[in-house]
Amino acid sequence: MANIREIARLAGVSVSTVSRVLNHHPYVSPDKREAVLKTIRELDYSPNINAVHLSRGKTNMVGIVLPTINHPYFSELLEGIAEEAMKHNIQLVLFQTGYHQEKEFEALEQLRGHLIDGVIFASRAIPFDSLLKYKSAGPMVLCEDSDQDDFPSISIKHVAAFNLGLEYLISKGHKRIAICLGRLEGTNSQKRQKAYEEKMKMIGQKVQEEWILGKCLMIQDGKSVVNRFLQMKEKPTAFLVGNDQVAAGIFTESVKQGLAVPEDVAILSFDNHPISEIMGITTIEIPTKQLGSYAFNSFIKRSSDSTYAEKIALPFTLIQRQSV
Amino acid sequence: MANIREIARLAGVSVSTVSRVLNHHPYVSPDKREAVLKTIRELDYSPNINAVHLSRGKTNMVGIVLPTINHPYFSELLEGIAEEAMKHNIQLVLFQTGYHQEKEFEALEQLRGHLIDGVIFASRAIPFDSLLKYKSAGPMVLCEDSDQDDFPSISIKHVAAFNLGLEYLISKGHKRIAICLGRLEGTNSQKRQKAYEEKMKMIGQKVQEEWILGKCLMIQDGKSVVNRFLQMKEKPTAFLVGNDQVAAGIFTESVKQGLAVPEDVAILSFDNHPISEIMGITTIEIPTKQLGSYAFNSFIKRSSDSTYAEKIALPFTLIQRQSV
DNA sequence: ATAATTTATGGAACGCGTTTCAGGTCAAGA
DNA sequence: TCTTGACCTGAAACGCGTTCCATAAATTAT
Repeated sequence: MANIREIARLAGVSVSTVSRVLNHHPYVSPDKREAVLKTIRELDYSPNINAVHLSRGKTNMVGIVLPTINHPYFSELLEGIAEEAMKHNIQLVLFQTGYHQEKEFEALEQLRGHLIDGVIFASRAIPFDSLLKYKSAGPMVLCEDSDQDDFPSISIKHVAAFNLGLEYLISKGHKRIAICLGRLEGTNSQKRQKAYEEKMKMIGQKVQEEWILGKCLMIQDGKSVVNRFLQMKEKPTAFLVGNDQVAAGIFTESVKQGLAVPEDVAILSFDNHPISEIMGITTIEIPTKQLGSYAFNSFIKRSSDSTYAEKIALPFTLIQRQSV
Repeated sequence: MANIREIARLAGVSVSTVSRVLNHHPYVSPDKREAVLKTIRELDYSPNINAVHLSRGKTNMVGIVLPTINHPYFSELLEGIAEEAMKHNIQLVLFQTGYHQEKEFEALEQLRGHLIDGVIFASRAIPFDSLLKYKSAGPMVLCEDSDQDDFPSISIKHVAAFNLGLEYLISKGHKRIAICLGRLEGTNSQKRQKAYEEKMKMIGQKVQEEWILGKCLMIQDGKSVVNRFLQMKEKPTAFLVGNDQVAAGIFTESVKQGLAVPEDVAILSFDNHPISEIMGITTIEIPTKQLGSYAFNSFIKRSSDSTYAEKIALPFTLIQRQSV
């Protein structure tokens, strides 16, 4: 295919002039501009973007690191990012990690290699130290409730939100509370678990080990939660659930098993995704999509100011419905 | 940052040799290889990927065109693509279009500009003719039930699946059937609508205009469907619903409004996503994720054989549950 | 022992657009 | 009239890795 030199030759101008036309520089006389455009049209030319990227030293692409796309939380977050990216004319390159560290490192290597201008971590599995090593490679933004001053981060205060949930359940007379978390080994889950144990101690409630349920990520997982519930000797009266999907699963399966919600078992979850509204599940709203747009905007700020490292905590709200 | 020439200089070899080391070519003596690797380590060098892309003339990236990420159908499809892409070490660049044609053209322009090696259309809004113009720009795959021989395409036979749904409802004694579709103007919806009208005519059932409901995309839309249902003078006895999300919304809202499913209103939908299983909704399974992996594999085939244009139709299966 | 390979290595061209610099023209201000 | 600055244009260098070609040494085959 044609290149800029050929266009220049055929249009009878220099490559610089062609480049100027391509980039809408002023300082090109109308007749030369027209000649160039005509030649471009005739040859059906379009610039090689890799060459552009190489010489400009940037690509207007940013990498998005997330464990899985196929989960409402992440796809909503991603949508928030994508909408904002579109406004800035920036392309997204996906790094679906499945929580594997190598995949995250891959994204960082691509950053070092200038394939992407920066990285947004929708979730992170690699240690923070590793991140620091790439600090100079380009702007990075974290979507986590972290206590560091090296990178901008966006999140909600998970522990506070979790406590709000616990307190609300307690205020409704529940003491025997079980919790459903995602990956128990995750930092967030650890923090939540700790908050839970403290709160339970505070109200003088002994915690049963079987009340802490892990691997609750998707709607299907709600089913096994109910099954486990039915087997428990000491039954909790309420579930605090990490996300709406699982809560919806628990809700539906409970009803199917003849349990009344909230009478036999109360359910309180997080996110306020559409499913919770339609099912009338009491939930703590997390502005997931906003999280995404804020993350992207932080990325933009960080791009032009490499010392920008604001930590933004978005608000969460309890939404009372009928499941508690 | 350092480049390959500097590495060469410091390691006392030529750039070709450095390049060979980088690309694991044989024909490099162990001592030179070691010298190069040492220098690379010392300078913390990593190759500029844009330069690699430019000189190789390919990028190992493919563009994915989809209207929205935040919908189970598309995020599952995307996951199928992403998993397969990972195996082939290919990066995905997202083009979220919101059904806007310009965005699709943007993807095609990036293809022409060699930013991506190809494009997978998870959905398409631009006319087919436009697509043809880019045929030579690189491999493209369509996820649609189309009757063309220019590109590989993956889909299920939507009309047949729709007919299966209608026939099943009829076999269960329903004649007064309403349908819920997505964007009525879409090709798929048009085809389904036609199939519906024919089938109704065949069983001698007059079609009420208000039985054809559009804009049914997400779970929330189920609510308005029920509201509209309640207002209808001529009430249908069954709904054939374009996707599980909407069906779940209809189901839940119906129950909330005191309607019995399937006694007062039967529900049959498409997809067999987890939500339908947990809620016991009868559905026609669409192997969404497989659709994605097949699409990617077709892309790979098309990449090495530009005449490959197989049309693959994946099977669909009726899954009987309790909503009909 | 001689011809034919295989193995090693470097030089230079290539892919292609951007940008800097230098040189020139022309009109407005002093 | 002279200066200054805006406007226009092209040559050449730059960003950087890949790859083809040529050369030479070391093996292997005959």
